[in-house]
Order: sequence, then C-alpha cells, then structure tokens
Amino acid sequence: MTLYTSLPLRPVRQLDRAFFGRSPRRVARELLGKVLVRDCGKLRLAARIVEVEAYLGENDPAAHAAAGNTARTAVLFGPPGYAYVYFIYGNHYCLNVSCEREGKAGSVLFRALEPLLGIEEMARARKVTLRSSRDLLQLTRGPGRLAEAFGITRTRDNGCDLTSQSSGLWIGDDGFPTKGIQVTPRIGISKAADQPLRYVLAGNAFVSGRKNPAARA
DNA sequence: ATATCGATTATCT
DNA sequence: GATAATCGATATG
Repeated sequence: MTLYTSLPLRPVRQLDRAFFGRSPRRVARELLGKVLVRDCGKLRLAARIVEVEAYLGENDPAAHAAAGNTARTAVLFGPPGYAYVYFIYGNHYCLNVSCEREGKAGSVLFRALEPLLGIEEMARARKVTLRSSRDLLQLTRGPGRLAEAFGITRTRDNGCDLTSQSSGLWIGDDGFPTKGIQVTPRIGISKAADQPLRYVLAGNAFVSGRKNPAARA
C-alpha cells in the first residue's frame, strides 16, 4: 500500500480571502490537494486535504446555517476564510472554513487529510502508537480525528483567520497537481442526504468512509 | 429547568 | 454491523 502519494512537500503559499469568497461547491472542489497547516512555535503540522463537503448556507437543510445566525453559527454568516469549529456527539470537534461573503452563509467541512509534517505530534495528540504505515490512517481520516490530530477546539480556533499565517492555523498551496476528483453524497446527515456535495481525491487511502460503499447487504 | 439531538468514533460481535 | 459514549446548542415548558 502506497500511503505517501503526495510527498514531497514543496514551499507552501497561503490562500487569499478571494479564494474563499465563492460558492461552497467551488471552494470545496478547489481545496482538494491544498494543505492545512498548524504552526505552533517552531513546530509545524501539515496535511493534504483529500476529502471535503460543501454546506450551502441558510437554504441547505443539512447546514448549521439553516438555524439562522445564532451565537453558534455567527462565523458562517461572517466574511470568508474563517474557521467555523463546532462540537458534536459529546466528543468531537469538526473544522469548516467559511465561504461566500459577509451576510451570506456557506462553508466547507474538512473530512479527511493525508499527514505530511509533524506525524509524531499528530500521533501523540491522537493517542495512537505508530507501528506500521497502516496506523497513519488513524491520524487524520475522519472530521473528528483530523481535528484531534491538529489540536483544534472551539475555544481555541473558532473564528480564526485561515488566510493568515499569523493565526497559526492556515491553508496553503504547494503546487500539488490534483488528479481525479470524485463527487458523492455527504456522509452522516439525514436531511438533503441525496445531494452530491462531498468531494474526494479519487483513490486516496486517507479518504474516510467505507472502502466500497456500493457493497451493501 | 429539562429534554432532545446530532456534519462521530471506538469497540465490541 | 451494531451500539455506547458524551455534552453543547437548541427548543420547549
């Protein structure tokens, strides 16, 4: 099994606000292959974005923004490029980036990453012992797992500017050539579950969910 | 004040 | 494949 399909990591240039100031579908598709970076002192965590979902805003029944602009969802209604972090199932944090523009909600949920830098630190944060290369899959596959690997919490990261390196959490482009993109329905939702708004790098081992969703019985 | 419900994961069988 | 764990946000009384 080849896990490191996207090494080596080349110099990373941060994405600007205009990148996020577009529709969630557009941003989701183009975020594939980009890099999520956490800078903490001289320590850097980095991982390639391999799976995301688009949430369309107030008119999307599956989106948190459907509840309107509340204390919880305020970031979604703010300017684009900011982190929306929510707590779910009593255990997990999930990371989104806001899209569209001020006053118009919309976001992209990060569902899976491929670890690039700081792998030891991610393993420690996840309480995973790295025995074989297969264990790398436990680090950042799934929205709750990737948040834990990056130490993302609501108090620490909700509302932080993902276009600014000085925020310590940001998104960049290292020139990785994105090959195939696969679009499927979103995972884990009950409303609007049929819409194809989940975007994955085809064939990437770090994508979450069942290996063969068609094999149902 | 209390009840309900998740954009999930780990841990069983 | 099935389910328990776990708690903040939200709705309702």
